[in-house]
Formats: sequence, C-alpha cells, structure tokens
Amino acid sequence: MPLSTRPPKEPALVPAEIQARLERAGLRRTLATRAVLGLFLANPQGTLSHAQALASLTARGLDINRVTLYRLLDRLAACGVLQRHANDDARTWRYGLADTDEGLAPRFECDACHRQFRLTEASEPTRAVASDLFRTLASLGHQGQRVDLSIHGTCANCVPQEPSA
Amino acid sequence: MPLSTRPPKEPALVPAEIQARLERAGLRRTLATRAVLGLFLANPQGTLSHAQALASLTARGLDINRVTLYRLLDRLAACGVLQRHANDDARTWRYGLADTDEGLAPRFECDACHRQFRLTEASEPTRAVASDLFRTLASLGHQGQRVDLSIHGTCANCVPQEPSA
DNA sequence: GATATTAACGCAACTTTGTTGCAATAATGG
DNA sequence: CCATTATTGCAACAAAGTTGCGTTAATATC
Repeated sequence: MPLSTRPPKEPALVPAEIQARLERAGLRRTLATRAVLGLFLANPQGTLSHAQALASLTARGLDINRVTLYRLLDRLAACGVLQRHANDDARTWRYGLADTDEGLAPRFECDACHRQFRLTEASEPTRAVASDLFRTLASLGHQGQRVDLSIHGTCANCVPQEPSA
Repeated sequence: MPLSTRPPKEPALVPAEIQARLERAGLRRTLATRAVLGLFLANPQGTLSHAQALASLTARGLDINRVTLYRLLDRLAACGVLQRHANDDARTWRYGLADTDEGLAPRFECDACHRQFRLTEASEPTRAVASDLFRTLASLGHQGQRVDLSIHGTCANCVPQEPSA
C-alpha cells in the first residue's frame, strides 16, 4: 500500500548513518530536530514540503515556529541528512531523506493529490542512465555531478478507475 | 560549442509545428509574441527564466512589461509551445521549447554559471528508461505521464582545468 | 477601409514563499 | 553548576509570481 495516509509514528530509532551525519555536523538533539527527523523516518520514501511538515508537527501538538522549521530543514539538508529539491508544481522546496546507500531512485509525484515518494524498484535502471549521462557529458567536456529523475502521473489512490471508497 | 554566449539572432522563421500550436490556441501575432518566440528559437536547446528573457528583450530595445511577459510565457506553455519547469537552484520557473518529437531530452544545468541546455545526444537510452519507468509504475497501480530528467554539474566553460581565456 | 469584438497589454496592488537581524532560550562540555 | 554557543521566536524584509481592471491593438466582419 503505497502513499499511506496514516500519520507517521513516533520518533523511531535514528539510523546510525543519520546519527553520524548529525554528529559530524555538530547538530544538537533538540525537540524540533527529533520530531522532524521522526517525520521523515516514519515514511522514508516520501517527501515533505515545509508547509506539510509544519502541519504534521502542529497536528501532533508540537508548536514549532515556521522560521525555525525553515532553518532546521535547511540545516538537515546542509549536513546531508535530507535532500532538497524544487517542487515542479509550485514555487516551493520539497525535502526527503537523502539516499544513504548508492541508491538513486526516481521520484514519483501524483498530480492529483501531490504526494510524492521514491520509486526504489527502479533504482537500478536509473543508475544505468545516470552513468550513461555522465559519460555523454564527459565526451562533451562537461562534468556531471547529480542526476535527478522524476515522474509525474496519477497514483493508485487517485486513478479514476479505482473508486477505493 | 555548447552554451554560446552570443545573443540570439533576429526572430527567425517560426517552424510549422509551433505555428500550428499557436493558431490552434488562437494566439495573436503580437510584437511580444514574436520577440519571445525568436528568443527561444535562436537557441533551441537552451532554457530561459523570466528574468533572463526580460533582460534579453530589454537589451534589444523591446520594452515589454514584466507582467505581460509572465502571462505570455504562461500562455506559450499552456498551448504546448514552451515547457515550464521549476529551477532547482532558485524559486523560479524556467522555460524552454517543448520537445516537438517524442524525444525526452535530459536537461543539463551548470551549477557554476547556471546556464542550461538540453542533451539531445543522450535521448536514446533515456527514452528506454522512460517507458521502463512507466511499466514499473503500472505494475504498482500508478499511472506515469511525464518523465523529467535533469543533470547538474559543471559545464565545459566552467570546469577549472580549462582556462578558455 | 471603417467598425466591432476581444485577446493582449500595462499599471498598481497583492499573495506566497522564503530569508535576515536580533534578543531570548536551552543543549552541551567542562 | 557554569560558560559557551547552537537553536529558537518574533518581526520585518525580500523575491517571484499573480490578480483586477481599465486601455490598446489584432483580427474578423461588414
């Protein structure tokens, strides 16, 4: 069941990899940091906008200032825990857990409900294309560094054929 | 020589495909429309932000209102002549000629000079991945509609090893 | 060619999203 | 416990894009 609607569970254990990045960056363990991290860990393939994250936090009773959240998300992205990218449908940023392994998974966004998640099933071909592109770029004298693959469409929940009610 | 710095040439002939789309959408042939179209046709693989387009127009003596340009770019995107996508480095839109054929050309953006262009050379393996992704999505119950592939890196002009001066 | 219709334009005001300055607070190390 | 300094909250700011509305000018029709 992809794109679950249930709210993410409590903080959860912080994976060693992430813990290490936080420490290396000298980030403190504050209430906000743990809550936000918990948000992303509860749905590792999903992405959240600042507004969505704020709403989730508020919904669970955490009264985090909007500026604080902006800065926290920035910080987490800066130290490599989160990955930030532009939302293609609005002038906003979207954040998701950074790939800890080599996994370069394409992002899928539903144009109806605007939820996003990573397509880990397709990370293999994506990797292949990435290296192909890097080769092509190199032959032209350019230097490729980061490949970003995203697919827009309609998710299972929003496909008209499937009433699901 | 990719990413030429020279200003695009004059209006140029409007390809039939584009002309058809303009007419189908009932767009009028105004000074602004022709000028903007000329901008993109002069560098078919490149993309322009609103600000860049406005600067180019102003530079060649055309005093187009900024709101008018916003609306014109929207209109051209709406009727399928241009393609709009979010700029990954700033909260802005970027416009480029829409692919007329089936080709899904990845976009390359130089993180140093922020110029962008389409990598037409790499469209073959990319095309394969697109249909592959659609299959994967379908098997999960989702419906893929549009694939967007972008690469960030450093372009030949900005690679430190190559002085080029 | 004159006239009516309406897309396109220009201006000003507004909205959304994100950022900055700064004083107050609270993790963390000793 | 105390000092240090990352983090927070507030308010004010800034950039990019949008909306309302009266005016201009393509296009169609006579």
